[in-house]
Amino acid sequence: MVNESEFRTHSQRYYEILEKRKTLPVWQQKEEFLRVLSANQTVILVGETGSGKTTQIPQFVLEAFGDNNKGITKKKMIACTQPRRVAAISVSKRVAEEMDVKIGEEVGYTIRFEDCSSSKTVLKYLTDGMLLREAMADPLLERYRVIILDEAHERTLATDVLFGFLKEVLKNRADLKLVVMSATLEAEKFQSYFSGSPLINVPGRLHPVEILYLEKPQKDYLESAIQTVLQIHICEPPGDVLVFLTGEEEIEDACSRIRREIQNLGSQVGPVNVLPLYSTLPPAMQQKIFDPPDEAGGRKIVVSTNIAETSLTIDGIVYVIDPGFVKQKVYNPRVRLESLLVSPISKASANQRAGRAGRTRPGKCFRLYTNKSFDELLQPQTYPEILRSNLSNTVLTLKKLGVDDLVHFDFMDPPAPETLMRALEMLNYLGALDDDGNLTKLGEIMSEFPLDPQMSKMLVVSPEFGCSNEIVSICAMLSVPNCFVRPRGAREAADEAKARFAHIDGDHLTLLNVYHAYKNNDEDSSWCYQNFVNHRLMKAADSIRQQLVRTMARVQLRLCSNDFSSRDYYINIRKAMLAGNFMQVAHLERSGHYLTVKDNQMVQLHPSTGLDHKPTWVIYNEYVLTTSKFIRTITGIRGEWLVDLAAHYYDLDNFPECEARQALQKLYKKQRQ
DNA sequence: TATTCATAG
Repeated sequence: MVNESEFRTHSQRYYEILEKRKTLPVWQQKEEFLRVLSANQTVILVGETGSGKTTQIPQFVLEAFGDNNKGITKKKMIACTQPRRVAAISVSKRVAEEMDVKIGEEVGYTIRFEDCSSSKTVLKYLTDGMLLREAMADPLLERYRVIILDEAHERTLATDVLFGFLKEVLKNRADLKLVVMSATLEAEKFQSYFSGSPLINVPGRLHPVEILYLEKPQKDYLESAIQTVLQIHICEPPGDVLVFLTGEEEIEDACSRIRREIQNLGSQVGPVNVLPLYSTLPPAMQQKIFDPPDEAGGRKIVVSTNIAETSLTIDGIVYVIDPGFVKQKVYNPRVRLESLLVSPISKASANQRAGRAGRTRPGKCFRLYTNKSFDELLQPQTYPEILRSNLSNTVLTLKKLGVDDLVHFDFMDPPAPETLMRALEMLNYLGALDDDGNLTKLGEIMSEFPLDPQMSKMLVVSPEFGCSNEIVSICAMLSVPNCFVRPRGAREAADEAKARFAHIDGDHLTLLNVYHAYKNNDEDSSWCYQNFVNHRLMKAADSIRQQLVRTMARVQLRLCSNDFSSRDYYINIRKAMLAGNFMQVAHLERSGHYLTVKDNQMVQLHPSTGLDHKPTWVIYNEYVLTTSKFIRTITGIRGEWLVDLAAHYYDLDNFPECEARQALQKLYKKQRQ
């Protein structure tokens, strides 16, 4: 048979790139890899940074296992997952260039909001979350011939679910192959999980990084980090510096202190360019880390969160300062509390950070802890996300994927039983699962939405309250980070601007006001700027809203609004929200504190709330621990609605003794009259 | 009475 591609003339550039590709370490193992993959259903490939695995392996797979049929049946594709959208896009573009094809044709990508693939596509990069979505509609993933899970060591929630799910699919599809690719990983753990699948090691290509430890433990990592920056700037040869800190405020503080201290040193030292880096920083500011050195030729000092550990790679970094801490999410299923805790990093994370110093030439990593603490105190790997999260949405996804027995589902790291129980309990109360734990019709519809179950529930019931237009806007606004900007130096003005949007009954309605105002002002970016509203996030909320509206049409949910001048306009919106959030209610005690219902946690209204009074009953979107236990994004509701709309949850036979219970008793009595 | 690590759908 004639291979069509042999008759195509490639551009000169194609051959130039090909020669470069052949020098990548992973090419040394091309034959071995393909031989092993032919003989096995699953292969594990460990490749360090710089091995070329993300761009080359999918092309090798395509060459050997690509579908050459002439279109009688639809071609089966090769999929390669990435934890992040930007990576899926940039890698697929690179590969399209290497293959001399137009992006979206033979090589494409699919992420939320953007499907850049076509009937011609044979190699597709997509986010791990997107593959999971596809699986919900195509449970055997029949459109794929080979699935490559890349960056598996990151252990994202979606990748972990795909592990267990794909193991099942492989049993039912002898023709499907799986390649698991990872950087440093617990090779044995992966191998034993995938029942002894063969493992191939690919060397990376990094410059050596000298690791320096402290002699004695330091007391104040921030102080120590700043001093180390100054030392490097004074004593070390040119080369940019990357400092890992834990959060926005800490980073901004550190940046001003570093600038000040270096200014104090005067002309005895060279100029510096100190740059903060964190996810909520506007993209234009983030881009500055990639700017070439300015005319003064100052040393670049980037002070970053963990975003620079995996998501953003800055070339030219020669010195890394690693204080050894990270801010991480932790979930306590007992009281359903999410918190952000500053905790020690893992050894894997420390090594990843160090590697950031050796991308362009040999570098140095200053670890602000002792060699002994590294050896003895740091755990080998970061706790996977699945062990640190509320799993109600994940459980709904698994049920939709057809996993009936969650307790025996083959998780690589099984979550705490209580976390699963909490998730099942919530889904049962929401009506997404019946008492036997089976997906209901309602649950089926809820699972179609890219939202947490409480939100999909309120969206699904909203037409019954005549306000689905408003609820879908609120869901969209809740799906993006806080849209209110509060710049240093203009805090009062920002707070005043925000107060103008405030709705007396609560923050959800304030978000609705902002959304409406944004639309009424033609989505204008200067309007946003003047009103201290983040335009980028408003655009994001708007595209999420469009996506939700498309899904609503698909599952035949009506879009409707009540008469705005009606007294009940906001009441119906609040009731619809309660129908999804009746498990997130707090009651104002006589002491003046709020207590969460059933869990009896004493909480404060988050300072960001626009409420100027304390309603007796409130629903909240999140319960978080930062400097104190807070409930965030709060709207007042009426107690009567609890007994009317959520009697199955507010069942007094099953309710701890407390002030809320007494209040509910009165409400039930009144209801019967 | 005092405020958000990262990421995905």
